[in-house]
Amino acid sequence: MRDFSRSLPMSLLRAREAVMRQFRPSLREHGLTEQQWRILRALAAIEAAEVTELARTAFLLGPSLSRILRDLEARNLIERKTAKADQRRSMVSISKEGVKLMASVAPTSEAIYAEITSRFGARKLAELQEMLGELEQSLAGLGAGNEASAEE
Amino acid sequence: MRDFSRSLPMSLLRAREAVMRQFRPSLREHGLTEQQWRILRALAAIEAAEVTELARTAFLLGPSLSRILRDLEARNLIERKTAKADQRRSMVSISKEGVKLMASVAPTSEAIYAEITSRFGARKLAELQEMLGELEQSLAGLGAGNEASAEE
DNA sequence: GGGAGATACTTAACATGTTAAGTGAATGCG
DNA sequence: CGCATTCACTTAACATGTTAAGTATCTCCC
Repeated sequence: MRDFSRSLPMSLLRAREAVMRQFRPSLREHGLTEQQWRILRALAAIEAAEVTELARTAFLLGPSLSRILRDLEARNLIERKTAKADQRRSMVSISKEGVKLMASVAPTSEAIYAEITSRFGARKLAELQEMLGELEQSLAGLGAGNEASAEE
Repeated sequence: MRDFSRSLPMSLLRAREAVMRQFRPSLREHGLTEQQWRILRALAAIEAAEVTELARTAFLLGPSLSRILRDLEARNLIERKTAKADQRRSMVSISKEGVKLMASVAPTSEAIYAEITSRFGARKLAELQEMLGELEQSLAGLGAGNEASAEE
């Protein structure tokens, strides 16, 4: 079996960790986790979103998102109100405080991203992201849902 | 600010998830998590390893590894004995049962890896891994340890 | 219009990620 | 030697990942 430290999953894991290691300290100073930051960024780009939509955008599973939204709401960084037309759905939006917090984190975050881009090279970065997208595409619909095949 | 869904961390996260989604069901059938599998694979390649060394190889943090080793030991998939020369260190090795379990998982795992390679293309896969390695290298020693700079 | 099934979300339970603190053993140096 | 420091690992505490189950609401079709 292939040396597992050279496997694709490990390569991806190490690369992502190398990147996130740059951001975590700054986020931490502002009392935010990586996932909370993802949610705020996702919300900042839109007026409001349903929870399911937000989960897709921020790439979080429902249960994780539920917990995080509960906490962010308690910290008054987001707001929530149930949709009129469908009582099951709730519309989530970023609060003024949330916007303010984002504004205080964004400069450092941008600077870090710029540094990474500079070190790795903008062109290579674009290439890498292109390949990552293709990888994702090439695996789409493989083991995704319960494709009609086996038990159940 | 850049559309965060197109940011490098998100690209890496989505790509890795697309890959891991393929493996998890099979591992799950054998009662293994991704991390437990990493540890077994790392141990299978060597005689024995210290915990710290294993953490580096399997790319796990100490606390996670401590817990997982405790559980794997309880399931008799690994063995542990303290080093004679240094009572602080413990040598970890895979057990016979562990080897047997690996043998039962490996074929499916190999098949999945082959399918991924085939779908994405072996050459592109090699290129991708090359780029991921370069990314990691270009960020090495940036925000890594407490580089002599700030507080403390 | 009413009940079975689908939907949107939440809770629960367990495993890991992450940082800080704790514990016992080794080391170095005065 | 003695003891402060370092080292290897473990525990603790809290946040998220992951799957299964639960709850309320809505839809659709008879």
